[in-house]
Amino acid sequence: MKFTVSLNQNYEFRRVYARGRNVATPLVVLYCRKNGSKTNRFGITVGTKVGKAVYRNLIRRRLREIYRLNEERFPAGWDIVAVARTRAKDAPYADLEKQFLRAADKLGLFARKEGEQT
RNA sequence: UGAGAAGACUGGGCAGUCGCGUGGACAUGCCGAAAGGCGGUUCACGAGGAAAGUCCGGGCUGCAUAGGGCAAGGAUAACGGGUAACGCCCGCCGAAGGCGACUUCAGGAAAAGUGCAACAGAGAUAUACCGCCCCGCCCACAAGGCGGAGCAAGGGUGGAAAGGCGAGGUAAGAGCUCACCCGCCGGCUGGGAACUGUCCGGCGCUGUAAACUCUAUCCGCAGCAACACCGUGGAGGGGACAUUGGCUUGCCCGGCCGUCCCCGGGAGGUGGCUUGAGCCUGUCGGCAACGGCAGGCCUAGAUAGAUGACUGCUGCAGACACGGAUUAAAUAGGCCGUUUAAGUCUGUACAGAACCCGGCUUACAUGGCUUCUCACAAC
Repeated sequence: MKFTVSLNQNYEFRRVYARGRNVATPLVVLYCRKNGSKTNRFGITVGTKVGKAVYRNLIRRRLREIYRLNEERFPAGWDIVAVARTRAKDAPYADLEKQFLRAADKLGLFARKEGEQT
């Protein structure tokens, strides 16, 4: 795999939240921002509000799996952060995958429209 | 067969495709001057009974070794044992509950002191409302009334009224005295002890300590974001002081430091990190908790945090449908079965290691097991 999980919550995550674009779906919110390098970096946030540790781990694994299986479709050079919302706890895998991909598409990540960014 | 009691377990399985963490082995690809970094193939291992709550007890680590006294604070509370230790466990005593198996326990002291005890009641460690009795006066005595002295038996109130009951005693009464009973304390007996009793002596005391308190025992503080090392950044500022100042929970003694305190800035990595009061088997001791001995085993170490996604078959439970046997019949109920004439649907919990152990508490679908009790039937 060609991505690196972001490490520093202070400046990496907050930079993506503050300066990146986002698209919200009922289950997941996606943030993205160009990072200037040749590799992608992917981060997942599941807050305590979503559920207990078992459910938070399950959502994190599913989101990582969704990204892994669709990695080929993403262009290189982006920081991407997925934030799970409360309703993701009871959602099946198929719904999570559908909404994740729709959000990524809305962000323009799949359509080769690399010209515009904030 | 029915209704229960206790204990110890289980915590779905198999296969395939893609994927993750740690360790070993094997090859060597890329980057780099080097140190080194990033990879490849393969094998092994990879969450729980509670990993949870973070409530107790420890190990470990640091705090300028935290020593003595006084005060304050916290915890525990019958007794004996187990343990590294405990507020845990086992045994046992007592009390309460249950026909019983058994369960529960906020089980030291109220005779050191203080406080509180609503309402009712005259009175709540202290009383006199009704009442009982005696004397004096009014009245011819009595009844009745007034005044004085004595009493606490009876009535009434209350959860509780100063042990209970009988006899003696007395003007009337009272443990005032005596017998029996009850309770408390001490001695003696039995027991390792709590405790016990056809024993002896003394006493008769309201309850509440989950009110303060007293007694006994224990407790220095903080926690792996501890702490050590290597790095990065860097910038320092303000305050207190040398007859002192600061630290050691408050005070005193004692001890320690030349600096101490506050604010601000900063990037992370490695170690700690898993061999431990460890697990399994056998045997011996013990009622048991547990301990001794012998043999075997190595069993997660992540750090935005490794177990996931999808598929097939299947186990278990329930519902529906169908078939079969039983029956005179069956539409009920129970029994057997459903890849062979065909199954369908639903459910499968609680919950994710984060330094490590011993406990406690709480959550939990399903499944069966062992021992025991009571009732009914049979013998």
